[in-house]
Amino acid sequence: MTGAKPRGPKATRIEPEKLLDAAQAVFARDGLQGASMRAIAREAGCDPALIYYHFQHKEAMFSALLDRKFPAILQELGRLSRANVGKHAAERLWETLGLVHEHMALDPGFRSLVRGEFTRGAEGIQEAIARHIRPLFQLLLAIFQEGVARGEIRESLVLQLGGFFFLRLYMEILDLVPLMSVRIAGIPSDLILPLARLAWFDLFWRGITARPDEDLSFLSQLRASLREVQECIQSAHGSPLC
Amino acid sequence: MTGAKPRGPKATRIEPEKLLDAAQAVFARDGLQGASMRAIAREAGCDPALIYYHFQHKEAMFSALLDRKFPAILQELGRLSRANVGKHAAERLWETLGLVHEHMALDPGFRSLVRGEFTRGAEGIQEAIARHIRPLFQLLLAIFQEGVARGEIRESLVLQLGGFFFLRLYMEILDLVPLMSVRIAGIPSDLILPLARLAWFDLFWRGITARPDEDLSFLSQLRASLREVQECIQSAHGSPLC
DNA sequence: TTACCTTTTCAACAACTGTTGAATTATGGG
DNA sequence: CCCATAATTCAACAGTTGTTGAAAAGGTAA
Repeated sequence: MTGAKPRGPKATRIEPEKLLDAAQAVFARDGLQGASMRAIAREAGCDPALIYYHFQHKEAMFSALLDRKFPAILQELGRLSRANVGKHAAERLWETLGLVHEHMALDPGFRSLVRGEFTRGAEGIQEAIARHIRPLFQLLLAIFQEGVARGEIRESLVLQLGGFFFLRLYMEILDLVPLMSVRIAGIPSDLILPLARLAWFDLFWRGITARPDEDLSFLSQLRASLREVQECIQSAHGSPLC
Repeated sequence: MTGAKPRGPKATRIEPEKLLDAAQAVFARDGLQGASMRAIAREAGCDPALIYYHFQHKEAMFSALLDRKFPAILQELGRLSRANVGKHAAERLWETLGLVHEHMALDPGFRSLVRGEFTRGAEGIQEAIARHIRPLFQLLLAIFQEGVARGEIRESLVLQLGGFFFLRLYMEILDLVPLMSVRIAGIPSDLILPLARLAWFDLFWRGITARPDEDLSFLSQLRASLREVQECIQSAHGSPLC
């Protein structure tokens, strides 16, 4: 018996940004395929037709989401990269990881969305994603190259793969470690994630360094603070996380 | 004008296995969500209703797919693991990677299906997947533990994460490296995959070994055969793969 | 033949999908 | 006050979805 809503402008206008927020939330839950315009509209508190007033179609919303997120990351990454020229490659990589972590860690929906559409999506969408990622990896390549030139990174590393191994595989860790932690090992996920991050960096850096015995002093404090977490997990649960 | 097909049993019965093949093919293309029962039926050459004669619903088909694939992998992995007790951990891991590669490399649909449902799927489905994966990682854990005991693997490795880092991240490489190779670097994907496999193992092993300077002679032949591929790629394309 | 069991298809259900054209209201400018 | 424009909703289109109950055809046994 609620009757029809009044048409025309609302008291507070529904900004396109708000529609994007809603879209991201729903995409996150259901994927680009599974998300329905009606669900997005419900999330945003408006009629589905309003979405078409601001966006051409569903795919256009997805593109808009990319355009909103990537430039910010890229800009900060570029600034960081320029500021750190000359520093030890390990430290540059660690800081890069931290920055990407900040942008992506709390955004599982965005991560799974991008990954899903890159692997399964239509030609045009894959290309759109690639366009956004490319400059990001170019920055990483520069770090690797400088590291090799300074003798900090082993020459036999396949440089074309380094960036992918480092960042995309870290995204995979963010996506799956918490899930696996709960489902497979029964460990609460918030304990494991900081540990996983350090473990990943350790593994990766040991994997690419030219001087395996050199220890990274800038990590020693973090390492100490995580040691007891690690022992706690190791002692309390026998089963492998995955 | 073809008219209705005759009802009743066909000349050659449609086995449930054939329905599963069809389901896997369609799931691979469209995901569990996107795949329609009608599409699966079309692929199998029968009516959608026939599927419901053999399976309860769509999810049941998915479960049946898991039950068909995982036990085979696990069995071979167990045999391999028992046969190799006492060998160097690096060699054991390399062979494990090879075995999993054999089962999974040519099955992108299955990989993406399992990963997708594990991250996005319903509670029950996640649990079903976890049940299949758990023993697999238990085998890996044993290898790591033996490696640590023999002083081949560094003690500071977080054992709970080792198996996940090793295998799941390799799956991620199988999924994304070919795509990235084409889309981002413009390199033909069939060149890059064997190289990526060796590079990943190199990185991982260097990341976990306790003796970084020890070189792995069992890989030297493969390494030599890939060197020229690598140089070809490195010289022809400046851009990072990703 | 008759009866039964197994396999297969048909036809329909209700729900949901992306999208659009028209209708409606509020706001601000002249 | 009138009018144009911006913002919002309604109602519908044509299509697809997972699923089901009933009907039909073949084989087999009595």
